[in-house]
Amino acid sequence: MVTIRLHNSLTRRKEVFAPLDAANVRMYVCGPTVYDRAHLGNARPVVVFDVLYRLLRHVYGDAHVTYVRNFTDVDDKINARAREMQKAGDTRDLNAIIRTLTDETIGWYHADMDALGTLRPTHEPRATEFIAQMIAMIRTLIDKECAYEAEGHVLFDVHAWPDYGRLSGRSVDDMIAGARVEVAPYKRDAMDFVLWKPSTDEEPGWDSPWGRGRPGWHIECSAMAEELLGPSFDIHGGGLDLQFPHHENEMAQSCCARPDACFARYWLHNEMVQVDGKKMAKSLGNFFTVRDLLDQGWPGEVIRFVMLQTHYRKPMDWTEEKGRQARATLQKWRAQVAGVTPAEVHPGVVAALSDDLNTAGAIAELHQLSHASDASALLASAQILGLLTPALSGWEQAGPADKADLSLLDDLSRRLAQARERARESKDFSEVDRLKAALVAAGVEVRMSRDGVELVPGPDYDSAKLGALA
RNA sequence: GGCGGGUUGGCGGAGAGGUUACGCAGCGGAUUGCAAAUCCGUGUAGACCGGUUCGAUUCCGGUACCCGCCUCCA
Repeated sequence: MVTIRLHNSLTRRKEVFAPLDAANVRMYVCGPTVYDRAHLGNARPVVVFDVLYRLLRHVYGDAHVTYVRNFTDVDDKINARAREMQKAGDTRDLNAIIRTLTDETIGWYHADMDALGTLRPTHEPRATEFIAQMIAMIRTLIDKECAYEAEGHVLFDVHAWPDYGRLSGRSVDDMIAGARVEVAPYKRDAMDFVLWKPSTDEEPGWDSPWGRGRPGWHIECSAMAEELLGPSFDIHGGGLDLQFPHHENEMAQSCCARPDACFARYWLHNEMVQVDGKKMAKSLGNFFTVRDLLDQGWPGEVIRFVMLQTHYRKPMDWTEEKGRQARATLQKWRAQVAGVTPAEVHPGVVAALSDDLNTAGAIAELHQLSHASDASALLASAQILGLLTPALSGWEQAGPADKADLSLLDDLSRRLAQARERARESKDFSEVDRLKAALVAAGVEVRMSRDGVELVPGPDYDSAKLGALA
C-alpha cells in the first residue's frame, strides 16, 4: 500500500495519512455559495481536491472513497443578489428569485468545473435540504450549554470549547485584542458566532424552536458532514481563507455536539490564487471567472495544468505565458499518446502525489516519461492528475473546423510536397518558400522531414488567410 | 497590533544537509536547400547578515521585503 503524506493544518506538519476505514475513505470539501460565476480562485480547491480524490481512489479503490462538497444556497449574499434582481424589475417574490438564482448558479458551476476535468463528488448536498439536521445540531449544542439563545438568535459560546483557536493557531484572547468584528450587544463574548438568526417575512426562513429563521454560515458544513460522512471522518479541505473563522467554528460546533467523535482528522488548506501579488477576491474586484478564460479560448485542460504546476500550499498566478507553455506541452503530449492504451501509472508519479500532493513533481515525472517516449505510461500517469483524459480531449485538434478546411490542407500539403520535389531538381525553391510563408502566416505549422510534409494548424490558424492559395 | 506563510538561475517551479529537479526561453551542435518541428549538449540560482556543521540554498537566530488571516471570502 502506498503511503500518503499530507500536511495537516491542525498540527502544521506533514503526517502519514491513515484513514479511519480503508474501505470508506471520507473527504469533505467546502463548496461555493451559489449566487455568481466561480472565479479562478474558487476553482483552485476544486482542482486540488480533485487530484486528492483521484489519488485516494487510485490507492484505496474507486468504490472506497466518499467525497462530499456542499452548495451553500442559503446566505445573505444570495439574498442581497436576489433583492438587486427585484430592484432591476424582477416581480417574483424573493424566494422564487433565490431558487432560480441558486439553481442557475449551480448549473454554471457544474459546467465550469466539468470543463476543468474535475470529477463530480459522491454527494453535493444543498444546505437548504439539511435544515432539519442543522436545527437538531443546534438543539444539541443548546442542551449541552455550548450555545445560547438571545433576541431570536442562537449563538455558539466559544468558551465552551477549550481548544477554540487550535486549528487557526490563535487564542481567543489574541483574537479579541485585534477583533474587527462588530460586537452585537446580545453576544456574551465578542467571538461568539451565530448558529441561527431570525428572518424577515420575505426572506428565506424555516420554523424552528427559536422562531422563523435561517442558519448561520458555519453550521451547514457541520450538519451535512455528520449526516453524510458520520461524526468522524478523514479529510476536510478548503481554501486557506476558510481556516478562520469558518473551519475553526465548524470544528468547535461539531466537537461540542459530538465530544466522543473527532470531526475531521486531517485539515487541508490550499493557498490563494493571486493577481499581481494580491489575493484574487470578489471584494477586491481583481477577479476573472473560469468562464472568462474558457470564452477566451483557453481549454479547460490548459487551465488545469497551470493550476497543478504550482504546489497547492503556495500562492499561484494565472498568466497568459503560463497558459501558452501549458498548451504547447499538452499539445505535444496529446499527439504522443494518440491511439495509445494506458499502462500502469508510473510509481514516481504516485510517489510525488503521495508526498502532500506534489503535483509539480508529478508533472516533472510526466516530462521524463514523454522524454523516454513511454507513451502508455505517460497517458496512465497523466490521467491520475486528470490530464490527457478523454473528457478533456478535442481542443488540441485546433484549426480546421470543417471538412473543407481539412481537404484544403490536405491539398496544400500535396502541392507543397510536389513543389519541393521539383525544387530539389531545379534548385529553385521560390515556389516552396512562397507556399510555406503563406501557410505560416495562416497559423499553420509546416513540418518538412526527409520523407514528407505535414501541415499542423496551430492555435492561430485562420483558414481565410489560405484563400489566396486555394 | 496579534497569528501564520513566503523570498530559488532570464521566466515559471520542485525536492534534498553533501551527488542533474523539471519546463520554457537562451546558447552550441545534428538534421534541413533555408527554416520549422525533432534529437543531442549546455546554466555552481537559492533576499541579506550571522550561527551550528567536515559541508547549508536545505537546520537555527536576526534583518529587509512580500503575502494571507484576524470582517464576507476558495
